[in-house]
Amino acid sequence: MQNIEYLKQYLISHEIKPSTIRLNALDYLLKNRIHPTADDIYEAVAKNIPTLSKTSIYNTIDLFLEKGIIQALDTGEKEHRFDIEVSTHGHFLCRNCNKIFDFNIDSIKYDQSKLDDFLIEERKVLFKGICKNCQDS
Amino acid sequence: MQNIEYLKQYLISHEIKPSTIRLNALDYLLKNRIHPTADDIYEAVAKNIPTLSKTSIYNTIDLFLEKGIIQALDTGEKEHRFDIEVSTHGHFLCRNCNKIFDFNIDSIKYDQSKLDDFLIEERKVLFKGICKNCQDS
DNA sequence: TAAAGAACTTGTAACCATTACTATTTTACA
DNA sequence: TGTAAAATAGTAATGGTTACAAGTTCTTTA
Repeated sequence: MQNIEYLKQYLISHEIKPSTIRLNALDYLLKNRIHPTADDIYEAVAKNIPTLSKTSIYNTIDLFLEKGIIQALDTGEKEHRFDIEVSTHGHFLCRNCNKIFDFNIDSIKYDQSKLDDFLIEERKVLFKGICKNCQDS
Repeated sequence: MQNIEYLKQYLISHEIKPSTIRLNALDYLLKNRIHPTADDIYEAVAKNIPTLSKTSIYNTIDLFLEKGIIQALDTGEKEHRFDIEVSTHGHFLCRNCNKIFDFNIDSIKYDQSKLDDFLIEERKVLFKGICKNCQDS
């Protein structure tokens, strides 16, 4: 884990008190942008903190969600996946390798009249299919 | 349940053999476009078929999904919800009343280069927020 | 510096939608 | 009508997540 000061500031600037678990989880999320599951995060952080409990990871995830430094993805798989990139962007889930690929969304043109006076707080775009790699092999 | 012949043909034309449960489930889905959960469907169909088991509803849903007459929605709620409307369209989930509203999507402009040579089979768009009704009250 | 309270972490048990499995019933068809 | 296949029911298991209680660490303040 490097740049501990950076990680600390990252958390503090989002009103999260730094703790060993939180710093480790953040470090993992920043360096492994694979949209990991809670278990992925647990396994990774447990390497540095052998006493780590699953509950602490769920607590950490809940806190990160609440403070807005990660977003949750519901892909139809049974586990949630999490993304340290919180800006609005699209996700492509490969049905074969289960990898998720990010892509930028410029605009969504939709029938605004149907959502007239609706307060839209979140926009999620999920594509599913087969990624280039999996088609080639 | 009316138009049994229509419902039968609906199923048969999608390679689904009509059975009492399937006809009842289809009837419910066509008449109640509320994006119901498996339990919603179970409760509704059980009124007509008291011996109905939950498993049969899950079997029916799986079959309907496989044959493409419904689509599954993953909204972040723990239960899946299902939509008899399978054309590509957007869903708005109200965080307050949990109702889902459909809206038409004309186009999504995104960075195609990121998905170059990807096979896109499914496009899901989910907005979350507060619906008009819930804002008013 | 120490006590007290708050925050954090752990471990276990419970939750609950869904799936697996097996047995039973119904349907299709020769 | 008999037999195989399909459909249905009922129960148990699965597994990600949450609830809860107890223990530990940190922070504050006298």
